[in-house]
Amino acid sequence: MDRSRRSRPPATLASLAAELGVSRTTVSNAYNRPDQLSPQLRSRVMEAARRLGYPGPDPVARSLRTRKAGAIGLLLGEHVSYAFRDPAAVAFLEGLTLECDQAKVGLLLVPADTDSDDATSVAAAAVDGFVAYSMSDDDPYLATALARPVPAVVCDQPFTAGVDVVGVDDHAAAREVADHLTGLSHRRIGVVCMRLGRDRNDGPADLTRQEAARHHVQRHRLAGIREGFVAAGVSWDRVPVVERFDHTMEAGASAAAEVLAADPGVTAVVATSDVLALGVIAELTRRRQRVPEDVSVTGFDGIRAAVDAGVTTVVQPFLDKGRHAGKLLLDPARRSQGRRMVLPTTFLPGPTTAPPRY
Amino acid sequence: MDRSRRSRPPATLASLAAELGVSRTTVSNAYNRPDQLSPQLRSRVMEAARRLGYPGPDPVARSLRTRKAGAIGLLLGEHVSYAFRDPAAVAFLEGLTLECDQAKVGLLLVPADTDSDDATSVAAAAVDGFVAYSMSDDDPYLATALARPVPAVVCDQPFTAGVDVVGVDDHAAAREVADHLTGLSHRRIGVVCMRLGRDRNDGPADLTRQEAARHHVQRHRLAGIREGFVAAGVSWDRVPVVERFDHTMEAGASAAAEVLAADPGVTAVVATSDVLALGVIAELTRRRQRVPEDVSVTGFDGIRAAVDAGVTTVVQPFLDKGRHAGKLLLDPARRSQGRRMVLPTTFLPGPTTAPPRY
DNA sequence: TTGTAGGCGTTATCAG
DNA sequence: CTGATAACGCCTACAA
Repeated sequence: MDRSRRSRPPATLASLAAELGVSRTTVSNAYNRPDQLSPQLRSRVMEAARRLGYPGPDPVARSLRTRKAGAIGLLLGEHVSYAFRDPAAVAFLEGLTLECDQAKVGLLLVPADTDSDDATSVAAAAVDGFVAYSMSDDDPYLATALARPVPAVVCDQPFTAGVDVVGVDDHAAAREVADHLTGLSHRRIGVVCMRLGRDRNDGPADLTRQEAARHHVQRHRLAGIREGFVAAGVSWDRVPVVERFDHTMEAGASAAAEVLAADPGVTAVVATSDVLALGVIAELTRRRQRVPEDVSVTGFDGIRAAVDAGVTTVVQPFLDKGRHAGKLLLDPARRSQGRRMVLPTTFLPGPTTAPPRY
Repeated sequence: MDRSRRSRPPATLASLAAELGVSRTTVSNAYNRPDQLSPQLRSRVMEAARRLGYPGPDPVARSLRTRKAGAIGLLLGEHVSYAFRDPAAVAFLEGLTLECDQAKVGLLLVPADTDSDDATSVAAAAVDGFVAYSMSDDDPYLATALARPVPAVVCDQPFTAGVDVVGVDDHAAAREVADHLTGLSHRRIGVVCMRLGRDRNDGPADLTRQEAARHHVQRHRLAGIREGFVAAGVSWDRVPVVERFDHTMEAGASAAAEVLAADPGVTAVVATSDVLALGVIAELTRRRQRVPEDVSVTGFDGIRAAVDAGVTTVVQPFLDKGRHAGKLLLDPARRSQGRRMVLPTTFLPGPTTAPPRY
């Protein structure tokens, strides 16, 4: 059985109809409305289809006609492959695909290029809607998606008119982390955070940059942390805040080194994600600094590896985020766009935090 | 900025052209071949587009015309969400998307339903090719995909004419595991395997079923294990082989219980996957049986959790599988279909295997 | 139960 | 540099 690479032009609905001496409607019905024609005629059609190697109605042409793609698109502020390296994204995807499966809708992972603003892949995506996951406010891919005449729901993003939003209260959750630390009497800390904008800035982030961060989530987490420490009398401009573009343990480790260089006397390092926190701990361990005896460390997200490692963190319901995003987008009664859904988080203290030594 | 929900029919290339008093070609060129028209005319077009809320060329219509979808489809023999629960699949996906990103091609996760043969979602997928990952030989989704006039590459699947294949030598690798165990003097064993067909059969799998397994990978692993033990003089029909439809640790645990019930004297349990092996170990531990002192356990795949737990296993290059699948499918010079690519595996002995006690 | 015919929105081709 | 024309393959009132 060779993949019917005949020289003859590929069969179409029309050619099949011609061959059989029936109308296109009949052939179309044979596929889409089997009950609209006699079983015998139908099987004659199907038989001829097999004989001519007609693979059934062209999905694209059908899509053009019906105005439905049968798929939704997912936008990540990153290369798609990154999503499979990040436990949080994987959990989100699981939740989202749970809904897609149920609705029998495909999920298109839209290719992206971190250092290009060419969003043609978004404009070219044949989808009935978009889910944007954790993107920068000013991401051109996001803008392109929102400009398309299809519904969208964004996660971990600020409110945008006419778009559904799902997220958590990052500010409040981060504040809890800060309060936990100040309650433990920490007053001299360092912060390690994820990228604050689309530009690569591996190094210190001053207050201006912190507040102008285009990454909604990071901005709020930083604000929550600051609020907590300032409330405890800490002067924020003496707190080293180190930013990393890549979200990896290695990045967390090198950022920790940078924090320590800026202030060797910190008693705690606050990381705005678990992955970074794990890197911080690795670096501390490498330097023979004990956690939490010498330095306390906190994370954020509640990914499996961090929880297993006992990191003090904030647990986020990633899977539910995905599910809700899917539900909102796939909801057949899609009126009332602009819905806002804030999911609960859980502060989870662990053995990586303790009172400072002195 | 409300999402331009004007009552007026949505703008199209044609309406825009009419509005401007130019031809459709010109508008089309403004988007696709900016160099083909004067900068001023182009900006006039773009300005009018913005004014009328024209979102740019419709991707579906463009696709119909150009005969390119800009995406490839991924078929899993499972609900899509399952892929995000299985570390092996996640790694495969990372590899595949690495290639997709590079080629700027989207990846469509085609929805599937384990207990329905309705493959319309495959027929309806607007893609330029398919990757089938670890499916049953007789999966209707696979058949439907292969019937479509687009290239395909299958992973962990037997040869099919005209289709590229990437996989590993499951038989040889499994034989290595068996030889390791027989070398340790194990002669009384039990086997826990994944689903052998699309029908749910949670229970013993006799030789007929083992050999008729429609899941290529499982069939070969079982054959390799059998070959090794038979070569050591073990009579295979006395070896309990327990099958599980779900691929979870819980399934592995319950299968272990079933193996133990069938033959309480086994000195080793061979699992055809790490996930199952981890479940086996959990069950053994629950029963206060020590691994490997009382019972040895082996897995297959080399997923992170198993390697960390010291499971004796076979490490497969999942990420590379994905990459190669992507490369083969996306290869611009797509001649010579029917390529076969066998990736290397590494046998990794760990502390879950030791000689039997007596 | 079957057929007719218009149009979905775009791009390739070729002429001016 | 711009425009007219002809598909691309299909769906779906509507008519018979």
